[in-house]
Amino acid sequence: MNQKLDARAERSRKALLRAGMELLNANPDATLSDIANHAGVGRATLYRQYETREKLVSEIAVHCLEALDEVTEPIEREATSAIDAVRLLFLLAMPLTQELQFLMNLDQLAASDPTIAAVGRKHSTETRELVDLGKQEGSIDKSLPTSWVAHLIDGLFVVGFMEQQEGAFTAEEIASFAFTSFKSGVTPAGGRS
Amino acid sequence: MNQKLDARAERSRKALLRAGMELLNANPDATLSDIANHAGVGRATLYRQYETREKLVSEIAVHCLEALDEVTEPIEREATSAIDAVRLLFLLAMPLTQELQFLMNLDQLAASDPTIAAVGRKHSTETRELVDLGKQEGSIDKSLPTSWVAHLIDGLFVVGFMEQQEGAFTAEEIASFAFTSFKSGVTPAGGRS
DNA sequence: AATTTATGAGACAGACTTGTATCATAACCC
DNA sequence: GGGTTATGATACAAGTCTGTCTCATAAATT
Repeated sequence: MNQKLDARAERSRKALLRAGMELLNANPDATLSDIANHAGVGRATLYRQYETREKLVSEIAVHCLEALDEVTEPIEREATSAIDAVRLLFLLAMPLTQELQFLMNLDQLAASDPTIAAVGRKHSTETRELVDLGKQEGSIDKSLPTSWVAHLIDGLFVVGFMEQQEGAFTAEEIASFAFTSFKSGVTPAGGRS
Repeated sequence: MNQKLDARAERSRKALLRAGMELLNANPDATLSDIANHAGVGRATLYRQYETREKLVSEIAVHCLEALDEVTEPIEREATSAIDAVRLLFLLAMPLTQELQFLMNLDQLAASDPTIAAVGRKHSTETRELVDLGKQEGSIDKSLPTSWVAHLIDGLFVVGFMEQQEGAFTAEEIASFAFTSFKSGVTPAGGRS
């Protein structure tokens, strides 16, 4: 899409993007020196590829959004219902730990950026529409506010991050836990209260 | 507990604690000047009451833990079962939004502090014991890993924070949503899949 | 009311971070 | 292989934050 880049420049950009995502997730105060080091390039190169700190953060965000869109693209086609769409969402997006975590912390990193706020609102709207659809289908309890259920979906990704950090389960397994918890909570299957 | 403090000093300390908690929650990069301003005291006073930035963060953390312990103290006495303890936990602790949020972000603010890591492990252990008890009682699905359910409890507080920020519901209502989601997920009561 | 004590305002040094610029070197493109 | 282009290292200016110190003032203690 961009005019053919020098192979070195391309490598640098990718390494910086990854390093930035990882380091800023672990520590939002990470220095540009830290990021350059972690990416294995000089600090000057970082500035050549990304004019300012804000630009870097912004381009990382774009990369995360693209990765997320790409991975969730099949949902619309394949989901058989709203609740099935949620299942697929967990299954397909849970592996993108770093990307999702970055997007969720974006407001802390770039509180003032209007573009980022807009993206957040769009995501929020889409999720709420999905939840409302689930309510119409009868698969989601109408006595739970739509905003709560939407936040619950986001929150289950956060729970997924926490669980993945312990490393005992694959992303796929964790997606399954998330969907089970979403749909039926922690009550044993077929159980009464 | 501390030797009788001058009334002004007491006021300053309390104001700084609140301001620090609120500002650092909203923006972990908040400056000590910001905090002093928000507390309505001079920056020099902040340094007189809390020797360094780390000390301030650490004392805020202690305050948050004390507040949490105080509020959850009745649970042991009043809970009729493990799952009921979870219900009470949501009900009693959900109002402490600021305090809980601060404790959850502590690792980002003080990644290196060993005391804080120890507190985190203790909390983690206690929660897991509660979950295991719930499994024995039959109220928690044994096919869900204990670590997942423990993280789910923490995560539901995060969902609670998100929901409280929209301001449409009281902490009590949100605690009820959290418990419903925890126990039964989003499936309508009495519903089949 | 007199004395003790905390405060606010301000100046100050040191450390760190961001962003810019330069230059010799090494990697890439053709 | 030869010319082009990105790179690493380094130095630099400007800005910010932390932490210390001083002094006149206001508030609390007795």
